[in-house]
Amino acid sequence: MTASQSRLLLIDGHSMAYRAFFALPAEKFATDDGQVTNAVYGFASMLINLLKAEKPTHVAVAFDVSRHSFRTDEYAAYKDGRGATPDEFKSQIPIIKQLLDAFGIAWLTKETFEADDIIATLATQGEAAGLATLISSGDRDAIQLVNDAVTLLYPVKGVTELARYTPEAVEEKYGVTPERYRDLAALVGEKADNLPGIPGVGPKTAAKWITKYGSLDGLVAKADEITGKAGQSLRDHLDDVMRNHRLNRLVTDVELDKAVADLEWHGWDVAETNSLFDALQFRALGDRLNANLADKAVGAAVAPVAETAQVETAVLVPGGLAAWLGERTGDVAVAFTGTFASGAGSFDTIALAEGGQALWFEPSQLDAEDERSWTAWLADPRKPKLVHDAKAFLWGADAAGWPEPAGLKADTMIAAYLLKPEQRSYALGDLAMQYLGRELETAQTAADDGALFSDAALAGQPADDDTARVNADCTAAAVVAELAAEQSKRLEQRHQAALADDLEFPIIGVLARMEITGIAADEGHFADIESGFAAQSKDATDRAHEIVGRPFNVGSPKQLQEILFEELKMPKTKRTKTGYTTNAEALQQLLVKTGHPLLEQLLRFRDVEKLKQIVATLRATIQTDGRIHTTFHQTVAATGRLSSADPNLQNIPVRSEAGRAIRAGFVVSEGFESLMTIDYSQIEMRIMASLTGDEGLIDAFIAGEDIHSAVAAKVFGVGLGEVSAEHRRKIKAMSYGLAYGLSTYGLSQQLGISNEEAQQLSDDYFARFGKVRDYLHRVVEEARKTGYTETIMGRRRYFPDLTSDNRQLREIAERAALNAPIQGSAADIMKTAMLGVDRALREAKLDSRVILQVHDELVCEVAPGEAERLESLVREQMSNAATLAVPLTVAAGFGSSWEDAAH
DNA sequence: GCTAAGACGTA
DNA sequence: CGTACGTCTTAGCG
Repeated sequence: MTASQSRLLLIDGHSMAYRAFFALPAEKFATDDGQVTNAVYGFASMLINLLKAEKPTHVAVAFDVSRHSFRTDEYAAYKDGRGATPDEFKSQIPIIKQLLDAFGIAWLTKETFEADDIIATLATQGEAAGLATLISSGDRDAIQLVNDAVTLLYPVKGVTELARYTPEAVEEKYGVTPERYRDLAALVGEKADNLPGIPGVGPKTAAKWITKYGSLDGLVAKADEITGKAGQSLRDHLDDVMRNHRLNRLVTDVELDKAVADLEWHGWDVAETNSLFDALQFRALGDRLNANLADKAVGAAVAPVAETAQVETAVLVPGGLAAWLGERTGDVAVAFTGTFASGAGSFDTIALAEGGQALWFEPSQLDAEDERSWTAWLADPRKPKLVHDAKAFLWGADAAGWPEPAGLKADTMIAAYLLKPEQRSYALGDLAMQYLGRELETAQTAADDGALFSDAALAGQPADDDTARVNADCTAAAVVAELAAEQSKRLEQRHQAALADDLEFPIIGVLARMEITGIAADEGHFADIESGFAAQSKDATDRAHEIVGRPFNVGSPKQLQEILFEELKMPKTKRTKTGYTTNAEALQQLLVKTGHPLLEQLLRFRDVEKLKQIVATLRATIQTDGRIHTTFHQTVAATGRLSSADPNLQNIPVRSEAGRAIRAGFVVSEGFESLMTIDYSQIEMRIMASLTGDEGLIDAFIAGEDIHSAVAAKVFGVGLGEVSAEHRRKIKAMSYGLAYGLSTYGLSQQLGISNEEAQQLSDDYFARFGKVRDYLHRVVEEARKTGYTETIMGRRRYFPDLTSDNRQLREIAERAALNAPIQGSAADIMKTAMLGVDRALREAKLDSRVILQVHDELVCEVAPGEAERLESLVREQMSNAATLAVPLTVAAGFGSSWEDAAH
């Protein structure tokens, strides 16, 4: 393109989206969760077309704020008679605004003005600045803005077929110049705006008059001269005409917070756009964007559309590793393949990439010299490494007998989690597409591509699978490098660099060691209690069959429903999607109501069967080393917590006697003297007290009082010694419920009290602890404005549903939003503590080690003679992991099993 | 062999 | 109509 004139594109967002809404079938455009997207799709489609075809240098989209405007103030019936705007449409406007943000396009609104006025103002400013202006609007009022420098694109059909209204085109269609179009519209009226014109006067007559008398003013001056029925009608409706004329004038001097210079369009954000299209389940649009506007992509290091990374690949020549590593001046990206699980793994291939050079090798084939170079480089903290899923890499390194890798500078999987903690997949290929706009080749696709062009393919021979593998692995390494750079920028922008560099990245190694270590299991104990549970389960089953009079599957809720509600005609319980619930709470209530002996057996069966199943699963996961190695997932919980899987060791029973028998099977291993459990006391309540700044709560914590009794004393207005167990129970439930967004209804259900009583309790609570309510309310409102919540260490979680029109979705988001900073800050604190403990253990050269984390609790193996030092060291790290307005109290216990070590 | 639903364990 | 998870079984689909 030559150094041509700047071009300004102005779009009436509301009007174009509304056209799209009616042009596309809503049934065919909806996400799996029911969000209708037809207007968004149509709008985006139009936008891409315009950006591609018109190549604007400046772009803005204007929206109406509401139906209220200065025009409705003057003429209350303005735009009356339009049906209510459908909810399915309204809910799409915020999404369109998100889309514009992702596209890097400015959008504007202004109280009491309509989108058209904003456009008129910007068009006027653009004209003054010498820009060629295009207006895209489905509102005919915009015709008055057309001149030699301003062209209107008016939708003819749908939103992608637009008519170009130049001054000539307007004159041809309406018989008047654009400047006189307002005069014509005033005479004819505008149905859509509920502005009636002169009965019997259509565009033809109006145009004729205006041509004859030069303008509306000229016509009005000579109104008496007009003969015939139309003349009389004009005289009868002059007031209407003059009102129409006042109202259809677009304001050209609206005060806006953006000037034309601020509208310059720099391009669309690849990551934001991909992620939004992904959420909206638009597939083709992303491709169209990539295909048509690649030159305007922002955030991609190289041009998108499945372009192979620019990397020179090389297969390791024996003995060449030291030289290659020696030439590296920057961060080295490491990509690997193999199998990894439960704290162990083995590598098939490894690819390294830096500065456009990649090296590929099979670790099992390294010669002694290369192995030495490799392990020395790995263990060198001064050699920065970039990895995707570093924890698996650390498992593999451990299993390979390599020294522990050091200098892990970034993990692209973890970084992606920090940037978007609710995403389901952080697979490298997905991130490559999301952040770099690029398809990542797998060995298979690489082989397929190769098959098309390689000599082997031309010769009719199979493709070279090894070459494909090398290319795929090297490309992956190059992508890790690019991705890390892109993510680092984004984390920096969000002030999350410290969260990543000083917390999330370093904790990876701590978790890996916990997983690799595992926890010793007493298989004999598990076997014993499993058979005990099995016997009880069988007994409960037999008795249940006996009571019913025939065998049935006690474990089938479906069969249970038939027996309870149809055969035995018991009162119906709460509805589920497919019938009525048979959960423990409902069965318990039925038992109270009917006293039926079957219910006791069902409850007993459920209880004991669950325990049996837990023990059976645990037994099956004991490895040959006699230990259970869980996996801590670092990218699963949106709040920042860890989760545990295969097996989950964060939900081992503790509340019932029988359940605790399971904990007794997790035991101290040989070479250690005991297990220590150590946990934070009421950490979430303390965080709430600190974040809210409520003096009453803070003082109670500082005084070291039993917090629930102290709160109860204040709420019920009694002395600390006079708090009954019942008082305390209610307050404890309420306090914990607060952090989850518990409603008064929920509170009443949980406490088994009336709604009124729950309401009273809530009122009394907030009368004394009002700052808590203020805080929770503030968190949600702030999140609605910014779109996200933040923990004390700057961890973010986004809540797009806070502005949803769907009440249920919105309220779910509100509860999650008020909980996120509390649960997330607790997670931050625990992670900080774990990191501190890890460092302190190393510095103190203790042999004791942390082996489990259960959100607010750590389980450690105590080396002989280290109990005291270990306890004080861990206490120190845990209580100083954050500085709050209240102390972080911890409690510890020792024993030969997890159960014994409880305190 | 997969998925959804229901149930239930933890913080 | 209470946040955050993982995992089991049953039942239905192919």
